[in-house]
Amino acid sequence: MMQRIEHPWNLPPKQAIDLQKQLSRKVIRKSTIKTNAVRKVAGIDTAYRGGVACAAAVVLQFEDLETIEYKTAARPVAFPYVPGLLSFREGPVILAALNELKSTPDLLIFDGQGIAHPRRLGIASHIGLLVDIPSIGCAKSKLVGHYEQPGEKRGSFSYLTYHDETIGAVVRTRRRVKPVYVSIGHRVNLRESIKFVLHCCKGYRLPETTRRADKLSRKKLLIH
DNA sequence: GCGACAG
DNA sequence: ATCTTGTCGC
Repeated sequence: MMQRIEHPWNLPPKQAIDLQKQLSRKVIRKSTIKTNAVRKVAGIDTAYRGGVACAAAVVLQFEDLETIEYKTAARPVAFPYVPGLLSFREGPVILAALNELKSTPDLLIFDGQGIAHPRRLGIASHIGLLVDIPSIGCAKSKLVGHYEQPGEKRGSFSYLTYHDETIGAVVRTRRRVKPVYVSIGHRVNLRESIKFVLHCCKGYRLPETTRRADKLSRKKLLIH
């Protein structure tokens, strides 16, 4: 997949912020796709360990969420975690992983914010803009904004507001489960973003035990 | 000055 | 995000 826009990454915070302000003006908040036209959706996330960042990009068939392919990439960590500048930390390694993909996704879903960001350029908007592919931000926690707790039923949601503007939605993907923070990334409106996220969470189940709990229970079995 | 603060 | 002990809930 080819990048439409390129720019330096290892910038001082002040310059990174200026760049975000410039790039955010190019983000398209309207939907340029038809739900029926989305055949391949990619999920992107990054992990860290010992000074190395590892990004994974998994392409799924939108219809049944069957895996088509996945690629990973690793890079030395070259930027600290600074709230609001996450894309400068994960951008390079994520782009490396995306470049390894043989297929081109119709939609990208990121673990982070889209325009629900101080300068309206969260990681989903930033990367979506650079590769010019419709993208959605789907975060586990809030960066900015205010909201009312959404209903408990799956699919219920409330709007995330910031400076008298709707910047995203707090969506219940499943009962009894913490809601996710959905926001426009690039070339997709909020309405569609919520629909896509709910579709992709269909049938999802939290692991019965976390790895930690699993280890503990195993240890107890050995003791007993 | 104080609180908030994606991953 | 990662590390990591104990604790609460189903």
